[in-house]
Amino acid sequence: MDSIHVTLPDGKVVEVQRGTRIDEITPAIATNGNIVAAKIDGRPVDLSRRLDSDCSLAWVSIDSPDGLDVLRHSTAHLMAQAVQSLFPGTQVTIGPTIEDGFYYDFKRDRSFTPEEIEKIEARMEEIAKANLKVTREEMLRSQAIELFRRMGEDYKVAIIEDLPDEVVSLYRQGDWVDLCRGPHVPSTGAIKAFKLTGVAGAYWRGNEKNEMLQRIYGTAWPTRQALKEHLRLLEEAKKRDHRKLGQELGLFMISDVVGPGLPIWLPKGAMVRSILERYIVDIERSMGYQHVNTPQLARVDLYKRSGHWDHFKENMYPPMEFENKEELVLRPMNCPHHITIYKHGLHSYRDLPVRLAELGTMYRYERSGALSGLSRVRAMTLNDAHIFCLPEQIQAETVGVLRLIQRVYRDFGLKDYWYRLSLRNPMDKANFVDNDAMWDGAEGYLRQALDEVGVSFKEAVGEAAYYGPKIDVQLNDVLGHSETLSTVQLDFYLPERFELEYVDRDGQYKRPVMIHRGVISTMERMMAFLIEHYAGNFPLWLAPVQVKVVTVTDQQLDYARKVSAELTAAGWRVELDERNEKLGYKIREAQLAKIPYAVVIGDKEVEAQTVAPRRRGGENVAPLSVSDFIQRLKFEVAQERGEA
RNA sequence: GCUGGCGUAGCUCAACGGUAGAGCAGCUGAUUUGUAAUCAGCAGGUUGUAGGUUCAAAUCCUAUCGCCAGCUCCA
Repeated sequence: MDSIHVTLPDGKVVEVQRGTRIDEITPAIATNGNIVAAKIDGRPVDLSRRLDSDCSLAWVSIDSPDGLDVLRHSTAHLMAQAVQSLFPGTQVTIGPTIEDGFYYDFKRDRSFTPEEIEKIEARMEEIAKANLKVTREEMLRSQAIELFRRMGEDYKVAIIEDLPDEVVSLYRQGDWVDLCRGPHVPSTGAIKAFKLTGVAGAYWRGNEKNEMLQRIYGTAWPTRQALKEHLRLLEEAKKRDHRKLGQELGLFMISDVVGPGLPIWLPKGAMVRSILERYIVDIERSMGYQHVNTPQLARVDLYKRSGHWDHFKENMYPPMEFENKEELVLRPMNCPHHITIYKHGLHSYRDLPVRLAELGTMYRYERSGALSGLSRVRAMTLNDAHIFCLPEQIQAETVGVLRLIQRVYRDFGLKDYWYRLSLRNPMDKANFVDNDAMWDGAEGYLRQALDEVGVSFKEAVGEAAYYGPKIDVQLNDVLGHSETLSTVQLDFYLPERFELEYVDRDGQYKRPVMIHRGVISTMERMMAFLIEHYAGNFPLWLAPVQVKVVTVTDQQLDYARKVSAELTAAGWRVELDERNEKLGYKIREAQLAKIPYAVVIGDKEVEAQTVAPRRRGGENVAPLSVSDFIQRLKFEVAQERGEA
């Protein structure tokens, strides 16, 4: 009589007694190592969960996203158990899963040494092998607090005290227990392939004012092969690291004599950069932007008026003071300068939109620990523009920017990106301008623009700039992490602060709206991204050296010089290898330098007045005349740029 | 900024208390070579910097600068 109906994953409905455990209904799955958890009406639970009402069940297999999450969470527990058994007195705090893995934060006086990490790994293997049952129990909040207090787990106590629930769940494996929502694998034996990947300090609750905890990162996979494959991918990604390739290919350097975070562009890197600059400036001009140039210093009052001094001061270099008390700062942003240009003259509504663009160099103070290669620097040149427009032009202008972004991404072959609509956090009045009507309106315009372009987007609360909402275009990097490349920000605030005006059709002075936008980010970050995106193999149109001319012996040097001069005169970036080395050696160097074409010249080519191109990678092209080769190069560039 | 790891020749690395070494790159010479490394010789260093311990320091200790992985922050 006290029975319930359970719909099984295969659609069958069974009638079982209330309180039956999931793994009792279909004993087969209990022994199937591939199933690590179940879902009751879509909610993940342990396989040992008792069913108390009609429901439908689904299995969570270890290689599904949910299953991996369970596995990694359980591995975090496994690690915490190992740590506490090896190092008594260490307190546990939190141990969530993250992309591809997990971490657990511990409170311990000293940090973990590499040797200790090895010991922890070994102990984890032992516990996994012992195949301890993982059991769940529920407990009143107050009891749990009492329990963890007795255990000396102050952080767990603090966590439970913040939980709203009256009943909390605990998980036990062997003599070890942790507060956790679950679900977990049925027993530690389900954990078969893991590796601890790093130690780091981390602040309790992510706040740098709190004490520092010791974090251990790890990764876990259903099989050893999957783990191996993951570690191999990490190695692959390392080879594409722009810092490594930048050094190998002679693109840029950072000198601790000049200063950290202040990149120095070497000739080859500067070549790529200037191609990028020319490319983006040309496109912007064709789309109605006017390029300007403004100085990198300004009176501090300019930034006081803009509000940056209040909101951005910790990222600004302190003012330089002179005898006459004039204070100058290195600019951290270009907008006030562009605003100044706008204010230089009267604007009719007929003039709008005014689109001012600049490759503006600016300086931001970054904490030393934040610096990283070209992607996080202290001096950077932004592909910046400010659109001053009528309120009714916002949507069209935003759409225009989005289309520009799409066009540029196509040219770089970027496909793996997504849009993020970054909104204010209405609760956070301190970090966002306090004007709900302004925000609501602005957020609406951006949504409409995204809809008009017809792209899907994710909303992110609290990610807006302090003066307005924005659309960020997020790219996935080599490791799958997303980073902002392009951004479109709506701003009603600076026009107000600077009392920007235009004369409307009715003769009244009115406020324009500002759109801040960046398409290819900063030259530094774009370069970092492209190096990794192409793994250093720049397409022909971007390659710092496009053609390397190599001869079989030095007998062909005269002709090779002529070929090289002809290509150079036609505008191609060419290097001639005049060294007395064997052909294979010179080919090898051209390949390692990732030059798109090596052009081979031997007696046959001199005789026939041709060149024998070899593409980067090894593909040989049948010998052809220099002018035919140039046609081929032109065609290839046109293809890359979507013009052929 | 914080936690941990690491700084040796231009590059990649060895030496881990007892006279700093290799490969590649560079230079010189020989070789005249057909699609990813021809051979030989030469040269190259106050071991990031500054102190300290020691008969003796690249090696141990302290400070400092920088790099790396995270935390925090972000274009």
